[in-house]
Amino acid sequence: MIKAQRGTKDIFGLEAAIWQGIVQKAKNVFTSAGFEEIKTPIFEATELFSRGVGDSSDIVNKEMYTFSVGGADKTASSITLRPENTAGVVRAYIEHNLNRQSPPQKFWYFGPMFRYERPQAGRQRQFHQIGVEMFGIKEAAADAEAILCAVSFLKAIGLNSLEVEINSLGCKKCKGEYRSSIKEVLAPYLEKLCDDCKMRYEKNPLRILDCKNEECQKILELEEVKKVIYKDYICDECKEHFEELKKYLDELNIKYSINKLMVRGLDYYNRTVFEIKSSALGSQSAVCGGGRYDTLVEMLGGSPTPAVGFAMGVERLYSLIEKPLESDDLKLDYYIVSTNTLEAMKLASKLREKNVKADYDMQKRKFSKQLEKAAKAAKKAIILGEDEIEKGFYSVKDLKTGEQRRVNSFDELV
RNA sequence: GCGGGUGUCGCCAAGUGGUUAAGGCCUCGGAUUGUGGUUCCGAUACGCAUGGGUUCGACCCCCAUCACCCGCCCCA
Repeated sequence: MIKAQRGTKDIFGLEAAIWQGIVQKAKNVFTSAGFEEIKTPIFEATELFSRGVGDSSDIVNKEMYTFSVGGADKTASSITLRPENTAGVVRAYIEHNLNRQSPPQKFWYFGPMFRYERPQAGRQRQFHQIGVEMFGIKEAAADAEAILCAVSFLKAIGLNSLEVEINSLGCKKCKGEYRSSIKEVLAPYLEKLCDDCKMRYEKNPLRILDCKNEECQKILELEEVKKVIYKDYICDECKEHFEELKKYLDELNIKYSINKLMVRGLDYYNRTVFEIKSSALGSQSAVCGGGRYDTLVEMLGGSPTPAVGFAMGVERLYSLIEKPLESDDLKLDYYIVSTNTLEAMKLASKLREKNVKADYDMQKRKFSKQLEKAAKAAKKAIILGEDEIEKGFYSVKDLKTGEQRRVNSFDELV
């Protein structure tokens, strides 16, 4: 038997209906906040991610689905299934000169992402994200707006007790200075660091700070090292930006905590980063992660444009929300019980044109079997027997109450 | 990529070296050729994740593989 690939999942039935509800809510919440939907391709040039997400990130280093396409000829090029969607949206933003609309330019998206990781609870190789990206606003209001929208959406799907964590990474300038002072103090211990950290040392030394390796931890505990790590490195402008964000959140009554160790593994973030977590999720506790990325647009060839965004994992949202045992969405409005397949088919078609959910029996099954099926699949049954067809009326039976009444015109059905 | 656990029908499961692998739900058929959801009767694993091995004999023991779950790492 051919089975679904590791880390992928079929979604159907009630689960699909609940998913639909989540995405619908996202659409409502984000469009009413002025976000436009954007659908970008599922695969992009590999270079977009290595440059955009950053080649020191785990995502780019070991988790990408990368293919060489174009066959044996010299035009072969490398493409990658998107591991996240910010880079793709930024690419589209630049490619279509979306900066010519007046700022902010606000987009939301929903779709599958792909990362070659070991699957476990809350993590799959193909998973889905709902996210937003907002361009053109450097003020802290945009950071607050992003968090506000995320929280509003989570509230809309019934999740109101999640923990918001924020941090500031500083800007290019202060982050750069911090980086060099960390490299300087760690230089004598370089040989003792784990292999990952040796690589991080060159490419993104900040990530050494949250390495869980014992040897690395020991080095980070050294007095001289601690002194450098824990100094408040961000510059005055960044500090002010962060303070402003906190003030907005306070005024908006959004509860949050500050997590100085939250560094996040995507290279493009600067200044604000945030996560929204739930302790109910186990070790993959973040349902939402995001932050500011003021240099990404320029890095990918656009003009300098401040931006902020976030993404949420739909599978994780799904596992957190309260699920109904059954959904009326799955039920038909009418099941047509008839031994005359053609008449049933015609009636069903007329009802469907009016957006009434209707179905009928195609196997000429016995009357009682058809009614049994109706009771399972529909709210009401339309009985269309010889009598009804001949005299031109419908017998409509409410399958919950058992009441049956005579309906004389089609219009009364819809 | 590394540790630990699990794997019996569509779902939930009992079984544990020895004749035909319990049971429940769902599904299908019948009792009931125009009135269902209750009830009664019947059917459905040539098979116990997959592939090897040990044994007179294996769902049960051993090995490998795969998948899922729990951690690590990382992320949503």
